[in-house]
Amino acid sequence: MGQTGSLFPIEEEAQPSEPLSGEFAHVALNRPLDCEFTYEVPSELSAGAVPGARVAVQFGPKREVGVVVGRDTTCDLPAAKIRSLQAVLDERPLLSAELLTLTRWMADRYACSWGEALSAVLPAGLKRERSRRVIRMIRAGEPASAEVLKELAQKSEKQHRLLRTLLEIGGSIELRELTRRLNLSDAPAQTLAKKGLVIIERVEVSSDPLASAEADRGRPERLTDEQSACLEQILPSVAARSGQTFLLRGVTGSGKTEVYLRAIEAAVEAGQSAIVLVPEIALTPQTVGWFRSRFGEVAVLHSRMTDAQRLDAWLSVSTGEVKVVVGARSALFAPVVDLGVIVVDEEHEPSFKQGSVPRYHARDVAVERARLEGAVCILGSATPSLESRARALSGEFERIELPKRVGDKPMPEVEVVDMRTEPRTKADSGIFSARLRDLLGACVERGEQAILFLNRRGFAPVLYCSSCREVVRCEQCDMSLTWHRKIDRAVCHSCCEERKRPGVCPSCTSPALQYLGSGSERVEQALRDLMPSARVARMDSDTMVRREDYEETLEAFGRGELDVLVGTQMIAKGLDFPRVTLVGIVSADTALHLPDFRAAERTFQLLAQVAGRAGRSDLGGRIVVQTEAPSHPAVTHAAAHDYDAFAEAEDGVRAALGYPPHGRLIRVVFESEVEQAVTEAAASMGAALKETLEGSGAMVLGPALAPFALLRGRHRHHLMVKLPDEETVQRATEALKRLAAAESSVAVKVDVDAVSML
DNA sequence: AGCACGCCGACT
DNA sequence: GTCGGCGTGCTC
Repeated sequence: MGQTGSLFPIEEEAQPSEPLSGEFAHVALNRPLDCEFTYEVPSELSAGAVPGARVAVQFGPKREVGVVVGRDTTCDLPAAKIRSLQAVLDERPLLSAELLTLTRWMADRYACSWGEALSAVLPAGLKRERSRRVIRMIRAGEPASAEVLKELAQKSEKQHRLLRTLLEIGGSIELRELTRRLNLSDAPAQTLAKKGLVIIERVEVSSDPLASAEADRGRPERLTDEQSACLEQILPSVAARSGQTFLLRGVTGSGKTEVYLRAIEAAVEAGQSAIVLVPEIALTPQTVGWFRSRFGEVAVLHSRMTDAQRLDAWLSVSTGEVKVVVGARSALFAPVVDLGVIVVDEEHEPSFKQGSVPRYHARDVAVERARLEGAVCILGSATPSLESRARALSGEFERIELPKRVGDKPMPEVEVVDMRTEPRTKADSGIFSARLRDLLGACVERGEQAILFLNRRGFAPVLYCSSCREVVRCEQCDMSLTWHRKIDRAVCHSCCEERKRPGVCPSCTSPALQYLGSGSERVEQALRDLMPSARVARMDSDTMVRREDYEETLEAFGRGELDVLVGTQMIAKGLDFPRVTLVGIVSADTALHLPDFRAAERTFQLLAQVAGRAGRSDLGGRIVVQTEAPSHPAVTHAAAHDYDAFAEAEDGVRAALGYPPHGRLIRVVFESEVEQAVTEAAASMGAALKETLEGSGAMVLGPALAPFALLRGRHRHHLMVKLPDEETVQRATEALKRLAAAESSVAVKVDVDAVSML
């Protein structure tokens, strides 16, 4: 408005001096500061400091790596504030214009800064100026006497746990992996090293641990009619660079992988590249092998690689020398040249949502990246998320289906056993129903194999005092401790702290402590008692410490050296063993009653997935589902292999409550050691948010205690915000960004499109 | 988020 | 008298 200036001449004069002119670069830094920072570009760096290039800058007292996201010839900041770029770190910009656009979109969508979104894209080796090529390996040192161990158990829990784990492994393990698994810093390891009880060595590495993978599944000459029909829809879209997303629903064993492979083939033949995302847990040598055998050189990206390995893979992709990338969540950002196809396999998997900033959902970002770059995105699943299903029904995604198993194999028969009416036998703690016992015996007798699934680790999840009726809890997390029998310790599954098994009740000192419930360790024990001659192995994160343990056990099972595999989540996915004719789900109920609106969907998906492990050959298969909720829709529909019926029923529930896919959801968690600060911050932010969203149709639920109200000594409250449309989401996201930045006394985590309510 | 600068308790 | 606790406030 031209007139405004003349009406307020004083303000005009109060303006700071004229904007500076010169060469300036806007630099995004990996900080939760919702702005970019302007640096002066020295003339010798001018040619290199272009958008997408990494630069070194002085930021406050530190030198940091940032990414140039824009250039300008003027600058409004006072000259005294501006510093110069220190160096340009890449000969050519590492990030394409499309990846810059994509990360800007992520920052808006997931309420983070541009720099934080960019940090998800850059491999760790490029986030620092000097990339190290060494990792630290740790192993047990001088054989420690039982006395030393005992003393350690008394004096330092953490060191004791670490050393004990190392002794169990009996070899070397990467220090970072070990500390992550045990949820420790490396301080205890350093102390042990000083005492000479462990040895830490720096090792240079360059080899790819999945490199030796060989799993040739061959290129079938003929496709099934359904596979051909799918490809007839996908291939023209690839050629047309449509940016379209397909939702491919295919039951286990229906040949989804072959559809992916053919679509990728088409892209590669046209000189384009492809990215395949699989859940972290499914990223096995076998999976990688399928792609290697078809496309030769394939870059693999996953979290267990060292920084240097990841960097190598990343760079080999950016030159266009490698055209196919397979990896977990972050492989989505591989800087491939001319992206033609993105595959997201098992798109319903919650692990595609990143749990830390930027809290992005790889499936949703994949759809956006495909749209931006004119690539085709294929989302595959036997049990699509209700979100993707809704987008397909609305016509936003193309729906394609592989309804039948290859070779017309029938789906395995599922029997539901009502555990409420099952007589309890003392012998096996009521773990196995009579039906499951019979089938297990017969299965092993025939020389076939069985899988027993229970999604819970340890021996007994509850230590209960029958005298004062208290449950033994972790003081840090207010969670019931699980007794692990083999190591005879009580463990908190939330913070990993462990302690000596309390001989008496900690609150009333009564010796009447009972060990209630069962975890995988007890299932294994009960099975050995039931069938002493059967060869049994247990696979959970307690027994499978190293990647090799996992592979060795599976190989032994594959060679028929084991009869029954007992395990948790770890065995739910992807295992393909023809001799498995029986799958027993020891309890279908573990996830059913969690305080999460997706509990039913999770349970259905898990049952469908585990059931897919049986009957993969002509021997046929049978599933036994033990449950105390035999009429729950998640159970009945899974037993009938009826995804559509389940999805429709569940969608109705969501619609009635305004949960996704009927509107979107933002979860806000408040955390602090000071309970009062959390209560106050949650209340005031909840109120402010309600005010902002007044009349928009949004619903702010809470604040309420978060499901883990005390976690690692931090009190937690949360808000749940249901948002009916995009515009409201935008408003809420912006408001939350602002409010969270202003909150200093407690940690505020804003999770847009949260996938877990826990 | 870091990391500074800046005002009040337990130690030489 | 000092070392050090973590409360605000800024970073181009």
